[in-house]
Amino acid sequence: MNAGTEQKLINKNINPTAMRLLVLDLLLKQNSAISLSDIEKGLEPADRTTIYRTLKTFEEKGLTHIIDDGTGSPKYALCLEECDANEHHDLHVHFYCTSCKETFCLPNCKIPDLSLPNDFTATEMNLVVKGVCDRCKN
Amino acid sequence: MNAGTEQKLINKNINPTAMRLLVLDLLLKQNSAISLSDIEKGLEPADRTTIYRTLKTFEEKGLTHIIDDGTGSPKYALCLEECDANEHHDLHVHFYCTSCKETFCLPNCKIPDLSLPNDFTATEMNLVVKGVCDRCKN
DNA sequence: AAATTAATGCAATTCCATTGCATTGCTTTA
DNA sequence: TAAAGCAATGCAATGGAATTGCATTAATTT
Ligand SMILES: [Mn+2]
Ligand SMILES: [Mn+2]
Ligand SMILES: [Zn+2]
Ligand SMILES: [Zn+2]
Repeated sequence: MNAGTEQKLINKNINPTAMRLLVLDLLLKQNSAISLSDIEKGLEPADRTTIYRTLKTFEEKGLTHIIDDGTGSPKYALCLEECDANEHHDLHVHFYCTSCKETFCLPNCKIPDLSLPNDFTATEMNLVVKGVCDRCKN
Repeated sequence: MNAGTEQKLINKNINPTAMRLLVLDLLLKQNSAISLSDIEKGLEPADRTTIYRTLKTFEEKGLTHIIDDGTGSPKYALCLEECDANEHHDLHVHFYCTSCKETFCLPNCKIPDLSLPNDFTATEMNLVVKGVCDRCKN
């Protein structure tokens, strides 16, 4: 476990408990977004509820974001942009691979501007693309 | 109940049973997408499972589309474009109003083209915008 | 050391989609 | 027309996962 992990929590005003360090450490190792169940399996025998609340705290403090990829089980990933407790800034596209069932953040693929109908005001957007990822191609 | 309702089912190769006519009729009256529970309430004492399967049939035949607006309860709306059993063509944006909790199809607001990373292939997209709708504005 | 607050663990709740199966209604065919 | 076969329906059971309540334990503060 890297010492920098603890600092990452402190930077976001999150009390670095053992469980929180374990969860963050696991998230740092991923190259795709993972579910609560994934984390539960990866940290056995950690309690599911505690992980759930840990992720909630992370999200509130701007350390991770929650991805609704349409599968019904939310995915979690570290924020890449400079998010904080007040606001998330990671308005990027998410990609769900129907072959490997993994969900990827595409931080370089921003959600394009839209012209909504008159008097509709947007505060949040979620764009999920489904298809086949590079590793599963052919 | 309009007689044209029955023809709409026949046009999509859906056997026009009493329950299916009721569900379609209710959908035709809406100006926003509605949930299974909404339909259940609107058609009491109709059975929830039957409505569920009716909606599944409608979707498969290209009569309605299912909207995942991120609330956890799928919404249903009539297809506006020419969809059929083989393919849905309604790739428009959906809007969820956080004030009135209604979900709107924005058929004039298409999902913009994206340039995905190399070797990522898209087959489906879902773009949900959250905010305040025109009727709830100020 | 006592009191207060923060985290954790376990069990219970809640909410829905989904499925299995028996029943009913309709259609085809001998 | 009667039997058989298929389609649609209704009810009950199942399953999965988020969410919550509450008691316990750990860390901080006074
Ligand atoms: Mn992301
Ligand atoms: Mn729509
Ligand atoms: Zn893949
Ligand atoms: Zn509204």
